Amino acid sequence: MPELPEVETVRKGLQELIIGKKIKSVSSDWPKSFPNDQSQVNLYIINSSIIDVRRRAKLLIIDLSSGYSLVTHLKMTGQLVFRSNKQNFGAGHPSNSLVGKLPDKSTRVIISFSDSSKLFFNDQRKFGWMKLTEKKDILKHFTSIYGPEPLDSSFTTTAFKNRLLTRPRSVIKAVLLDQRVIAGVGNIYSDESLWAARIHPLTPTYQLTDQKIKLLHKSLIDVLQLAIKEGGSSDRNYVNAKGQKGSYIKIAKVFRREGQSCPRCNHEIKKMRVIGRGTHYCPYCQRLKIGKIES
DNA sequence: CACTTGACCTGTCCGC
DNA sequence: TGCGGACAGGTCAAGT
Repeated sequence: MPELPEVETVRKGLQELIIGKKIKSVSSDWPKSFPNDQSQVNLYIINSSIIDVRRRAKLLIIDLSSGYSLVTHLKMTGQLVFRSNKQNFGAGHPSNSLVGKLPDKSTRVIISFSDSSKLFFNDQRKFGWMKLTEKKDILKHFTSIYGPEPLDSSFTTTAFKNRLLTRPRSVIKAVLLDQRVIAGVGNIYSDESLWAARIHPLTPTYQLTDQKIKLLHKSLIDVLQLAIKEGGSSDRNYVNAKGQKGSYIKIAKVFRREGQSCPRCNHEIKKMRVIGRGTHYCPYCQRLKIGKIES
C-alpha cells in the first residue's frame, strides 16, 4: 500500500512522537512480521532509546541507541500507529481515524515504551515486516538495490533520464514502478504523474523525447510533493502515525477514477492492466503513438 | 531481457 | 443470504 508520500508522512509523525522514548518490551505473535528472536530483542532493543526515524524508498528505519535499527516495510496494508498511555480507551479518536482501540485483530507487533505509550505495527495482509538490523548493515541488506530518491536535490532531469535509460525497451509504467530505477514510486503516483505529463503508460522508454522526460520529471516531483502535503492517499488501510487518513485520493486526477471524466479534456478515464497492475489513464490526452516519437 | 504468473495473506466487493 | 471469483496501493522467485 504505502508509497513514498505515505511512508514519509508516517516518518514525520513518528519523528514527532517517539524520538527519545525508551523501549521497555516488544511482542509479536506472527514471526514473519517480526522474525527476530527474543535474545536479540533483549540485547539490542530492550532499554535502548529511539534516536532517529528515517526513510529510504518505502522503508521506514527507526534507529536505536544500541547501534541497531528497526527496519520496516509496510507493503500493502501495514500501519505504524502510536498511542499514548491514555489514548487507547473509550471514544475520542479523530473523525478521520481508520483505527479504533488497539491492539486489534491486525496487530502484529507491539512496542511498549517506558512511559507506557505504545507503537503498534498493524498489517491486515501480513506482507509487511519489521526486522532488527545492525545499523551498519542496512545498506548491504536492504537499501543498496534502490535507485535515487526522487525528492533529493541531486535528482535532476539528467539523472532521471540516465535512470530511465537503464530500461530503454520497457514500458514507462513498469520503469517508474521499478525500485532499482527510482526509489519510492508505486501504483498511485506512477499513474498520476504519467497523466500529468500526458504520457501513455505503455510508451516504451526509448520513445520519450527529452522534452517529455523533462515534463515527467517535473510531474513526478510535483505529484509526490503534493501527496506529502495531503498526508498521502488512504484508499483503504493507510493511516499515519496518529491513525489519521491521508487526503490525496480526493484530489487524484485518474487513480481509481475509471468511468469519470478526465479533468483536463473531459474524455472518459479508462482502466487497464499493465505488468499486472491496475492502471488508470485518459486515452485521449495520454495517447500512445505506435511507431512514432512522442512529442 | 522483459514480461507473466504465482506466492505471500486477509478482506471486500460483485455477480449469480 | 450464501458462495465463488476477482481484486487490492508491494515485492519476490521462478517460468516463458
